[in-house]
Amino acid sequence: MKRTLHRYYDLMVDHFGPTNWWPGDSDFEIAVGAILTQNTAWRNVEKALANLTSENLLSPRAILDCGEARLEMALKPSGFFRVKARRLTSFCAFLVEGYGGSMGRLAEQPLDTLRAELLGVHGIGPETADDIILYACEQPVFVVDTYTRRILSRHGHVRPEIGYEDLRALFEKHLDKNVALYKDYHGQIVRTGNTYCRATPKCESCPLAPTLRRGQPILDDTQK
DNA sequence: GACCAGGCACATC
DNA sequence: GATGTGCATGGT
Repeated sequence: MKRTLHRYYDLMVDHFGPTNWWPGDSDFEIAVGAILTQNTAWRNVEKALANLTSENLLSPRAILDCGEARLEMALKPSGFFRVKARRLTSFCAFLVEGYGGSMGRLAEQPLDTLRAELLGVHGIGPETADDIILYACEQPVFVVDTYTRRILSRHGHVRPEIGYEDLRALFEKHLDKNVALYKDYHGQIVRTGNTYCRATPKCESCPLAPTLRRGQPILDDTQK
């Protein structure tokens, strides 16, 4: 498995080059994006982030002060805007109350504390927490998402129902505990997923196709 | 017009 | 503990 995970990474890097993932002008913006992208295409998140920027709402205090209706309007293009307004507000309240609104102070927490604290915030589950920890706080957790599970299960390495923590443990067991590597590996998976491994796969030109055994079936998501 | 997108909380069994 | 459902916009 260790060899497999390294091979996958090399193939993706050869194909895409370095990803410089995650986009965002500040750690706070990264955290906001992590919440907004829940089950949502990134291009829709970008519209909502642009609204927040133009309305001067990219700070925890501004979000807490702006009023529910105005926040919901700004988030509208990213979908689930009522839920996301609540979740974003919860995160901002947590940040202001616990850390004076400072992402830098949040990032100073030891990894285990940081993760437990984030998971205690309404609307922050394991993937969102790990996005924030890795990309905004720069601490080493491997981020698992739909594409991670889909790629490994389609290639026959894990069952499609494998749990989040089991999949995270698998990567963390076999890769060096390195923030830059974790960041780029997840970025490569997102690129690969977005381009080739969506609900209906496009394996012909996928950089990971060479790892498939000849004749190995790739199931689409309706055939589990 | 159906299907899909980088989840999560909550209800129910 | 496992499984099902609501949340909503915008692109293909």
